[in-house]
Amino acid sequence: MAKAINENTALIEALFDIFRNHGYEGTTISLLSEVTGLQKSSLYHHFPKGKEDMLKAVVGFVSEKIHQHVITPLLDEEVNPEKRFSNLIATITRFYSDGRKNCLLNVLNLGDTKVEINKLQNDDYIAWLNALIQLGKDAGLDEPEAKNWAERFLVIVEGALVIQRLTNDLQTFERHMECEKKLFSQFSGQQ
Amino acid sequence: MAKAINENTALIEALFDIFRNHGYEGTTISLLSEVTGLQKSSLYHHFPKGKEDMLKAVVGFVSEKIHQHVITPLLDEEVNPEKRFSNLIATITRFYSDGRKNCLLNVLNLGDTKVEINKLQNDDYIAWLNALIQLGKDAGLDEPEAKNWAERFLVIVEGALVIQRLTNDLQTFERHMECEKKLFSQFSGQQ
DNA sequence: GTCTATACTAGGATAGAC
DNA sequence: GTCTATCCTAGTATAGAC
Repeated sequence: MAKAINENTALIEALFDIFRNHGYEGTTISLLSEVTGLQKSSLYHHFPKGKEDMLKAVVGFVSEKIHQHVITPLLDEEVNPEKRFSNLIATITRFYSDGRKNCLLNVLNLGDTKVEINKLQNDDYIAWLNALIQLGKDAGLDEPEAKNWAERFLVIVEGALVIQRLTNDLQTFERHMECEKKLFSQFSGQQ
Repeated sequence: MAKAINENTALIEALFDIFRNHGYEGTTISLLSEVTGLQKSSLYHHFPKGKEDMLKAVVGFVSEKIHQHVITPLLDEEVNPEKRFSNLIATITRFYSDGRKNCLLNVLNLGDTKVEINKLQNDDYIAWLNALIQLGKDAGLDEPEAKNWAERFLVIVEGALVIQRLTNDLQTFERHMECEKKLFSQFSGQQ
């Protein structure tokens, strides 16, 4: 089972890369075929419902990644809060290639269609948000402060990616992450 | 000349609404035809190069709006900084329909194509950023502080729109704008 | 499980009447 | 300046051989 997943990892990663670059509507089967090296019909063999199935697989793949590399480490009480937070920033900086790669969340504009996928993404967002809230509390914030801070952090992550894409200033993302790190040390220091 | 613009305003606004809801690739001529009530060929009469021309017109239209309703008021020294900032927030809250409508910036994923449009958008962003920097300085910030604050504000606007779209929590945008207002009063108060 | 070949549909675009 | 009609291409999807 885990083996089956691994065998397809490279395929899913290729699909992921296209979707995050082109969005859902901008991604075509031909393009996916090109980049995976598989003929269209082979892709349909793996994903009978076509693009939608592929996106679902990608979103599931990303979800696993988030739980494994983001949420679990955020909740690891063995590590002190400040270290957990700087680890988080290192992880997402890698994940977004220093802000050069989009977040699926902001590139997918699915509206009312694809409700299922929306739900998956929202669940992951909530899980991430809750883990951050816990971290905030571990660092000495009270509940409402932690909630504000956590949401604001994710807002800044998404916003910085949008602005960096717009301006092509490759330091934008990093700059805002550094700023968040400083802010975090401030309130975790005065605990 | 100004009259010609006015005559087409309703048309452009309809196009704008579709593009910000569906993105560039997700927008089809048929859809634009439906929503404007014009046949496809009539749209081509107004915009010979099709979708790209339409988007260009929309971006130009938005650009005018930004200069008129955002940038000019931001630089109006007759009004005190705090009032200018709360006016700005009122304006963009209306413009984004309390966060229910997207920003073209974050929904347009044009990559390396449509360089011209990218440039237009980037120019508007820079103009807006500079006006905010000026406001920050008028409120007592020094140059680097004002730069950080201005960029961060725009990051939060874009990020809050992304997160609100994701979660469907209609208060997200408003919450973050309120938070920014408080922050602004803090540093403009201690001037 | 991958391929070639093919069918179908929707989206983009134009001609020409009124 | 808007319409009907039509065309072409690109995108989606399937059949069936290997």
